[in-house]
Amino acid sequence: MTQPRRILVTSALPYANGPIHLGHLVEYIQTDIWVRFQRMRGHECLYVCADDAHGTPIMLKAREHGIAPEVQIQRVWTEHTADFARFGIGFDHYHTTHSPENRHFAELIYTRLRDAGHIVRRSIRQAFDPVQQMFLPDRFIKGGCPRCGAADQYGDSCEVCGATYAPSDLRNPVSVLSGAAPEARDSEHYFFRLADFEPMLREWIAAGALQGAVRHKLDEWFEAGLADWDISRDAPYFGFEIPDAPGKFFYVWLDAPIGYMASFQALCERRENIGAPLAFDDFWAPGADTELYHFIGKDIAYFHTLFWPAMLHGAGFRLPTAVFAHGFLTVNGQKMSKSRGTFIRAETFARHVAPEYLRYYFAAKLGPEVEDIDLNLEDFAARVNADLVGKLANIASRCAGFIGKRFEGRLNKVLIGDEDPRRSDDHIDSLTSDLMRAADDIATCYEGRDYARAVRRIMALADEVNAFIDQKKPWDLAKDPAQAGHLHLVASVALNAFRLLIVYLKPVLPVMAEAAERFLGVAPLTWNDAARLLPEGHVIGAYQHLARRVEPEALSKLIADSKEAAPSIAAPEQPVTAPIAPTIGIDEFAKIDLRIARIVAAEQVAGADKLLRLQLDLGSEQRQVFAGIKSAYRPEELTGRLTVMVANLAPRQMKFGLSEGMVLAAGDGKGIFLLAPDAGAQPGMRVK
RNA sequence: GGCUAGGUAGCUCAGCCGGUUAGAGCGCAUCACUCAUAAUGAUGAGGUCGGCGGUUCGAGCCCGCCCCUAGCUACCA
Repeated sequence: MTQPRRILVTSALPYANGPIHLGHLVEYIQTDIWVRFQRMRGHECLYVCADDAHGTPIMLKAREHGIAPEVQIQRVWTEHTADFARFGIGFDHYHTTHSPENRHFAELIYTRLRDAGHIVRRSIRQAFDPVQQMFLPDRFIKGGCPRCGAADQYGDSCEVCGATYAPSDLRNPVSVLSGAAPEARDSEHYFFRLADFEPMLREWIAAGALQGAVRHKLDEWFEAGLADWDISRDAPYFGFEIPDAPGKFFYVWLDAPIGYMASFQALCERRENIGAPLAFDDFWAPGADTELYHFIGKDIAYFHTLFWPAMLHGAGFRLPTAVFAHGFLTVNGQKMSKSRGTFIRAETFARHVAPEYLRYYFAAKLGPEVEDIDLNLEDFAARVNADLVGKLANIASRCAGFIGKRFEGRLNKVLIGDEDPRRSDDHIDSLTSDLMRAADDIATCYEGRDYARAVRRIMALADEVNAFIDQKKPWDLAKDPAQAGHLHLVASVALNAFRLLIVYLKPVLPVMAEAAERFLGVAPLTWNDAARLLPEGHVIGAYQHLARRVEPEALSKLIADSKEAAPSIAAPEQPVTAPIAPTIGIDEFAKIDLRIARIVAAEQVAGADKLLRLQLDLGSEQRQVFAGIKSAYRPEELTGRLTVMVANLAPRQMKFGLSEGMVLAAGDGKGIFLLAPDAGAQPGMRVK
């Protein structure tokens, strides 16, 4: 392999006033697949993101809930990170823009731009709510459309006739917040002189950092002229106060992209603490030989291709290597709609359908260009069932039995080409080498974000494998003892082929790939594994289902739940998770010794209402623990599984015996959910 | 209104620089198979390539106009 690349990747920061929905996930899944692919290739690929936590809407939402904005954004952060985890989004760090690191970089960038003369001040006239004593963004003013007269339209555009206008043009405007008629007031604002950077931006764009469609859009913007960008907002505002301007705050869009740097800085600090230091400047200093990529939605191209590079450059940082924009998501051909039940939250989806399937479906549709993609739910089920269950998993399922039952799970040697002309035959040769030779093509597709092409290519190979099995008819070979060797070879060829397909799909389907690795009895697959086959005598495990069909009922329930959930999105009384406990230092946390434990025995405790007695294997020793999980688990389903325990908790004498620790479980009073480590963890391993 | 994309089989999408009878998967029909989670294989039906006009020996692809979808055109985030 060539020199490992050093790559930093970001996804756009989701806004901290609402839940993650399927529209968001297009981007995180697109990015995550790319990141996982790069890592499989042996490159250093860091992936950071954060919540975008500032701005008027968050301030007002917190006010509406009767809580501080800090509490509001902390709750949303918890929800967001849980949603990302559900969909396997593997951030190295997930931060928030309301953080000391972000304040530092926002102030640093601002002061550098100011000192270089790129900031100007001037007074502008804006709508002001005399009751709330604050300036109003356009969206917070409603009134009659000046063109068609439709009532109750927002201050920016009319949803009835499509006219766009200024809020001052509205007939009988009112503040959404107070209902009062807004007054026009003057206020001094700070502006960033974007036009100072036009030559540099043109040069950057010419260097090929952008997709064609985005470049066209930029040409249009250049032609219209680059206007000064208003980067300040008046108090009250939830954000960072501008250093030399009391009562003025950075507009949320100024500090949002800076969140990429803040998150990366936080990652550097974390890495310092675990003895694997990472240098901030390696990725942000001018002339850095590392790569920096931003994945974004097409709606925010303006910010990421004009303001952001200009800010970076003006403040003495490097420019992004490239910005990749994707299109929007429609559901069943239309914009996501709460009333149709197609405004689907990540959490709702994950409750009804395996998140990996969404990753697969998006991958099957995502190309390198800025195009909208449609989630057609019927097509989704048909595609997942046909491709993942009928084709892919079926290959393993239909061959594993032969190997397991007749050859003690051991594979035959598969030779290709002229390695052994006596044994191989044309079919075996061409199938295996087709599959191995596809690696570079598929890698090129992933690298160029043409996942749809990669998936088409991979599934065409899966078709070949199924056709191969049909031609070879292993079930016939199995009837003739004299054909045992041939049967062995055919099944081994098919299972090797399956392994290659899993390598190729692993960036898209990490969970299924892991299950397949377990089944195949192999270490985590990397891209280089496509260049070799499993050796003779390699032992595979017993086949367990790798993919379950998507049932139509699950989708109807998903829609129904999404309809129900819709009103509660705005409803303040929606239950939220318990507030986060006071901050502790790393040293305090380090006192808690968490270990992986295998439950070697679990049994009912005579006379106990809630307790089960668990015998835990810690590798070096065994412990008896009484756990209050009887309501949620039967002893037999616990035996053998791994969980996490507090190993240095003081023993406690209980009515039924001594409890020597505790197991960890999540719960909200309604259910109990025992923790489980990812595959690979061994009893006794420290959790930290 | 201006601009950027998209409109190809019932569904989801390919289609390189304009070049022969427009392709795939799913769905549908027929047949085969029974190793496999009713999963697989073979064959077949199915298209005015959004519409109209033009350029060209030749247009799904180039040009013009029109229709439809999404987005940008906001000091929304």
